[in-house]
Amino acid sequence: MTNKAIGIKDVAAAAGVSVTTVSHVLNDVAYARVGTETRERVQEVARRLGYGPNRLAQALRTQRSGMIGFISEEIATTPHAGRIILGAEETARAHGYNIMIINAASTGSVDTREQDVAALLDRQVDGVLYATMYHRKLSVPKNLTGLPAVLVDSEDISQAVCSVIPDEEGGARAAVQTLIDAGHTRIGMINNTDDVPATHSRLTAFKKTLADAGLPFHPELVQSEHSEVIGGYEAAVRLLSPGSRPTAVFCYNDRMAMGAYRAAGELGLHIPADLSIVGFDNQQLIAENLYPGLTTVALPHYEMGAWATRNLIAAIEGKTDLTLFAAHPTVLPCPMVLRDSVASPKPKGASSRAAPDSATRANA
Amino acid sequence: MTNKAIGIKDVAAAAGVSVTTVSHVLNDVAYARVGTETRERVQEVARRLGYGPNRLAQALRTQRSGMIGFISEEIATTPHAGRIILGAEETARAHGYNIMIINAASTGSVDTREQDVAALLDRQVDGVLYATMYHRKLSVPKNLTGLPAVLVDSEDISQAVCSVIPDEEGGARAAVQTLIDAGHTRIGMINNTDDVPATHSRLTAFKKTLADAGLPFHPELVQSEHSEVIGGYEAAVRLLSPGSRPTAVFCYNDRMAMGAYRAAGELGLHIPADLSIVGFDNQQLIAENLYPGLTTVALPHYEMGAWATRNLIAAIEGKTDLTLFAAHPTVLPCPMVLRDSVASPKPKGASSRAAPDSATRANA
DNA sequence: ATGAAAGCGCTAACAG
DNA sequence: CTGTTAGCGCTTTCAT
Repeated sequence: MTNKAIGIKDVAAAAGVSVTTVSHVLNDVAYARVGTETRERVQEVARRLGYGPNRLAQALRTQRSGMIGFISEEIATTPHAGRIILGAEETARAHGYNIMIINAASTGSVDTREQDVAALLDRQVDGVLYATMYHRKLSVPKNLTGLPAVLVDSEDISQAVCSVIPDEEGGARAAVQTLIDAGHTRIGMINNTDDVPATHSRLTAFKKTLADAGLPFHPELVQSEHSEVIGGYEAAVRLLSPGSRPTAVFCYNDRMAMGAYRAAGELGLHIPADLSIVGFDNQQLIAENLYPGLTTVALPHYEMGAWATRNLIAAIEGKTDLTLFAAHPTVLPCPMVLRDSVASPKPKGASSRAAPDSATRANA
Repeated sequence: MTNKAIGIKDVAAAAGVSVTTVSHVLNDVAYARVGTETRERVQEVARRLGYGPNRLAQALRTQRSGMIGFISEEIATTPHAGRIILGAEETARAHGYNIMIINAASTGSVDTREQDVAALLDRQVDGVLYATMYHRKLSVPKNLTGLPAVLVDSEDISQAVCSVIPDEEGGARAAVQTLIDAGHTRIGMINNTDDVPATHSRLTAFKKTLADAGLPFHPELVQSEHSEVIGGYEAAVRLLSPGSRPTAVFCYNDRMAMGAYRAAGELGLHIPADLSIVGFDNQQLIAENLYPGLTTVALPHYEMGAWATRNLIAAIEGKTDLTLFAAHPTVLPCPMVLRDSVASPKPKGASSRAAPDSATRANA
């Protein structure tokens, strides 16, 4: 391919032994025994010549490529995808595997997705990772079943393939509990309108956590909108309009929280003094840079990528049977990331007015 | 590897011909001539059996793997990296190649980076793409030279390897020109403090554009800080403190612009009425979601990934000599992305005061 | 117009 | 303890 022309036989020749011996010492095979002196000589020669095995030839011979196919929907759309890839790549490499990446347009048809898998199969990948850009249920291409595969951040509708997803509900409960622990009793929620698992589980968790704390659930305190900044802004405007506004709000995601920050700012509400906010996703760019820093729930992207890869490899190597996991997705925890957007509510009756605060803050 | 056990010889047997014939028709080789009827039969059988070539075997035989190694520093850190990968992947696939990805810790030593390249070489990649997470100069691992390779978003110090980078200066000039065209004459700049190419070229462009427009350069109107939101905030506070503040500011990047937005808000300055802002990078999450939307300059990540891949493949296939490009990096344009943060300056003397504005905005 | 056979670089029986 | 040899699935001369 390049200057890298030295193969096993060059090493053999230079060391004055057969290729078998070279192969044996380089892979230090258990059975075949080689003299210590020969072994060292071979190793030394291999190093000196800069020998590197041709993984293609190895793969062809051993029927194992050491390659893992990674299909990702819209690689670029979200920084989250990068974390999954990173988790997968690092784990793979630690086990001597490499990642072959394929982008699947999220708009692609079933046929297209089957072709994506087929392309990977032609490459003789040992297994495939299929990642979606947000948690949802999908029907996997049928050529995916029957080979080692794991879904990352999504579930197989037919429950035939193993998958790993975030613990939406646990994360949401922790988020709401954080607010309750700070002393809030009148808590609002800004939710998404899309029919995805997260929308439902986060709302469920919200209600449950309130109930467990003996707090009443007020339907008018949950406002739903499109899950973007603008939607968060609009929902927040409704939620925070004068009247009996909540003292804290749990947002569907960090983007919506960003919208809530703006609404709060326009209403002259200080965060966290007048209003506590918690988000979801821990999108660095937003959560870290909002002022004050946003307390939120992290999605375990890296961990999902790592878990998926670890188990995929175990399956490839026959140490695990993935079908055992297929019936129920593995759920990974979503840790809280505490920053500065949560505080105790102000003493009753001391509600704040708009304009003066903005001016005050400006002097900061 | 899987159920995909059908190979060329199965097709041959089923079609009643030799493997040679099958190979010939499936690759429709120019020289060898095959009967039309035979040809069709072979194709039909191959399709029916669901034959797919074993790319590993092909690669071993032809000494061409059809794989491109992609080394990326900190894949996950920035959404930008995703765009480069996407550009590379789509281009590669369109040409029948696939991408094998490797993550290089940006903290890695030279040795480590050489090992990354070596890992790819063991896999017999036909060429390698080396991407950094921001534009800079670097010394490439020495086993990278001598094989088809292109640097994405960085330059080789020794000018031995081909590279593609963004047109920092052109982008910055367009940004400043946008401000000038809107009628601004007193323009500030919030710059980065890191010693990277962008810091210098954006400042240079700033000065030049001012000069070309016959506008004076006021050193006190450029404030530098760490290139994050907080740095942008601090620089903006200095720049906008009462006195002869600028009516517009050009920010090193969108994150710093985000900080400037906050500073402006605290000072009761409306964007764009009281202050126009333009950023750089077009980080969707920020630029699109700030209020008002940030006018900024887009970095051509996708395009760089695509260009690099296109040329790498041309080189692999002997259609181009990359060394011809090595001496000077190829520069791709950075298009302006117009949103709502730029307007004409207010008529002279009508400078605004702090507090009242905040209250006003709250009623919006 | 089609087929036999060699061989890409490597591993793993099987012999010595 | 070490070497011979037969493939892995495919392409490609070279024969026919």
